[in-house]
Amino acid sequence: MVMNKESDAVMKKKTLGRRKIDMKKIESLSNRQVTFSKRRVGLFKKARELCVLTGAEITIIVQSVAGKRFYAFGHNNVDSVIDRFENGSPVGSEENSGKIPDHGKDYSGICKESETENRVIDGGRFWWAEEVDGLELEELERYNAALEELMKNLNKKAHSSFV
Amino acid sequence: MVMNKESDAVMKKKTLGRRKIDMKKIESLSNRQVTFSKRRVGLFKKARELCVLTGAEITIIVQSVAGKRFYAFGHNNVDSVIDRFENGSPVGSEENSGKIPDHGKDYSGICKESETENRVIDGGRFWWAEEVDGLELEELERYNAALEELMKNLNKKAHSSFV
DNA sequence: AACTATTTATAAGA
DNA sequence: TTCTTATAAATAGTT
Repeated sequence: MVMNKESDAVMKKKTLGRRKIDMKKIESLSNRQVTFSKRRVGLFKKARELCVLTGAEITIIVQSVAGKRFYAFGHNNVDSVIDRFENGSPVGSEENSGKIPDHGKDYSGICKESETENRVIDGGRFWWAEEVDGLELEELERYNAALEELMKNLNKKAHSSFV
Repeated sequence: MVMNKESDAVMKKKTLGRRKIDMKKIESLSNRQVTFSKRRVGLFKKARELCVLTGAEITIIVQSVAGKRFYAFGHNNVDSVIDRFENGSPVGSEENSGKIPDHGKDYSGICKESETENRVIDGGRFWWAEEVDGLELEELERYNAALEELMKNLNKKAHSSFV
């Protein structure tokens, strides 16, 4: 009797394929790291697609599992909002035109990915060490203060809901 | 001859199903808006899953298609990094333990979603108007300045690559 | 807002 | 880490 792969009812599958997982913290450190790597890339890809497809502007900051790495996704010109407001250059009507507006700078949805190796203190207790490659605590503090204030105000009048 | 749905070779499908699309700005405004809505929700869901599964900390700021809305994803306590650095409370070893570390504050990966209706000036030319519900231009400027500085420094020593 | 066929993401395993 | 494969999940077009 001839049996090929297709006809063999008891053929062993090469892999079990993707399986559903519980939506809770992954116990194994190595699995957690692998999942972080894969899903972080997936998240940035989704963000890039949303930028390109709709012209939305997106900024993402991700601090990794053990705080070893810091990933950022965004535009080259973070000042674009203010710049547009204060010095908005002429732009033709683009409603329904399908054209990406040109404000005289590079807002073409360029999405960079950056990584820095950090020094980690006290077994992963801190996300960042005193000084991270090119990143001073002082400016990190400034960033966090500004972001906190922004989000506080965003939440003030907005209706909130869990995703 | 009896024919049911399953055996009918010429059965009309209910829909064509999902179809592949070009990765470029969607021409139709309405389609663009629908895609933005769907994918923005999808992006935040992915972010939430990454938070929960790996313990990563994530901040996302999305400015919508026409700049009408502003969406934020993040933790309740944006100052956590600094707070941990300066006042890090004791925490037991959690390597491989599968437990989420407790630093004395609520860092449990809570992910809020916020929206504000804005006034839009000049046919979508500006992402925000002079004053957005509860959101002042001044603080937006502060946020952008801080973020720009942060990203500039992140990119300084880091190797960059397109996603 | 719902539906469904299809595309895309990804959990395990190698 | 990178590749494969089968399955889970997201979503484009339609209603």
